[in-house]
Amino acid sequence: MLDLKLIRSQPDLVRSALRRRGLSAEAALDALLELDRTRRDLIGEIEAKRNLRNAVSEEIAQAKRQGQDASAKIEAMRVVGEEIKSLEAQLRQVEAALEDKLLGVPNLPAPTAPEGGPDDAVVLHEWGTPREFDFPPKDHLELGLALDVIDMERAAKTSGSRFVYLKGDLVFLQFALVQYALQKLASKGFRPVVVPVLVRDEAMYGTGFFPTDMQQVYRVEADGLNLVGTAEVPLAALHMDEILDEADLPLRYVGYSSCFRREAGAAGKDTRGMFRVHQFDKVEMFSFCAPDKSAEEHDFMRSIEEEILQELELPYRAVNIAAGDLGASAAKKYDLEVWLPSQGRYREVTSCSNCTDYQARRLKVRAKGEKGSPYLLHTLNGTVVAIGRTIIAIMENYQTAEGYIEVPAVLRPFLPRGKDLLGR
RNA sequence: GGAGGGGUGGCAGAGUGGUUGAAUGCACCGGUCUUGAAAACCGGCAGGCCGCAAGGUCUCGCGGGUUCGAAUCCCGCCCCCUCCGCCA
Repeated sequence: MLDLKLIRSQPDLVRSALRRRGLSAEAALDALLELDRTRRDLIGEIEAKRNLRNAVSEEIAQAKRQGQDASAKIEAMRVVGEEIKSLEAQLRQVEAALEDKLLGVPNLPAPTAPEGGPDDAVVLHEWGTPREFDFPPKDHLELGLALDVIDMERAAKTSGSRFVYLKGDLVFLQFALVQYALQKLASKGFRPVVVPVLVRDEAMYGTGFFPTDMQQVYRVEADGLNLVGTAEVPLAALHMDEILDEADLPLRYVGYSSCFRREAGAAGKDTRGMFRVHQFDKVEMFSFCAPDKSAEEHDFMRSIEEEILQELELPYRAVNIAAGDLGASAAKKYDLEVWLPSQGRYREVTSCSNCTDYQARRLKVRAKGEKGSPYLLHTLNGTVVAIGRTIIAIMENYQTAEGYIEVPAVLRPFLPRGKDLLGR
């Protein structure tokens, strides 16, 4: 959520920033400003009347204590009370409308987010060299089927398309990745958390997934809960409505969870294999930090993501996502894209966003120092390991001529002893 | 799921219709005293909104309602606790 005061005081700045997202927000902003004006007028009127009522009520109390008659004042205040009630009803309507509009406005892109849309991400750098194969490389599905470690046909029977059974050695690989990632992040000061994956609407609105991305979310209607698409949601909501101690910043967490996405609108996209599925597991990092430190924190998080891909020895490139391709909450986003031999191109494996104060304002996450008043924090989230996609990358990049999968050296300590070749 | 109890400031805990945004204690911050510390004493100590400001206004889980006036009464929701049931 944007700061209403900013919209009020610098509407043109907001307008042009939103235009960088490819939104013509003219109408919405005009409506917003109009509602804001009405709201403040109403508040002025209401408070004046409440002030009168409070003062006269005090006089009534005095009079009653002294056994005097106060019926004229009571009658007058009955009328004032009704006026207040009617104005309050108007105010509620105006505020609901304002809230509704405001919730739909995305964050302002950072000046350092490139111009353009989905195709305009700027490549920051590449790392590693795609492997030269002396045999025709297979894709992860072909490898997985042959080894009977990926089973999507039976998953379709059980759950429908875009679900997967991981079996055998891939399960060991999954938990090796998780364990490796958690230990690395813990050593960098991120506190491990296993999060709830069903959350209330508040958490979805608070993180900015509602209302914009509602169609992406599985909803459990009977209980009014939502399955999260990322641990970012419960991690961000962890300190909802809290005022944190400035001395504890930055507050860093690493969460592990299953993630659920409906992938509505992705029909026909990435249909082969488990690149895009409805359910996957992910290790996610999250940071609450001081507003003046978030750019630095963002780069720090990206450096962790890069360190992991480098240790896994997976060729990748880092991109800076263009303003028009940012999620609603993000002001700036870096993606790391890993090389997939079967596709001959780089594909997204991690994503790291600086949401500035957009989520914090909705969730009311603030901090306070020894002196001064509370202020909104900045929130950042980043993928540590998207298990499914990382498994794909390992399978394809580490495949042998016989169709087995070599285990990246850094993961070996986390797999059963001696298991250096998966599938055999 | 059933029955009962409860949600007040960082914590504990008063308060059942009229200066109670809230006693008291603890914690915390500043000061006096002290060689230093402790103790004692004095002072401070939750936020939101409107406003240039002065100030006003709102908030005692959340949202409605009754009333001239609600932390206190009524309704709905959320959460916590105890017992029973169920259960990985």
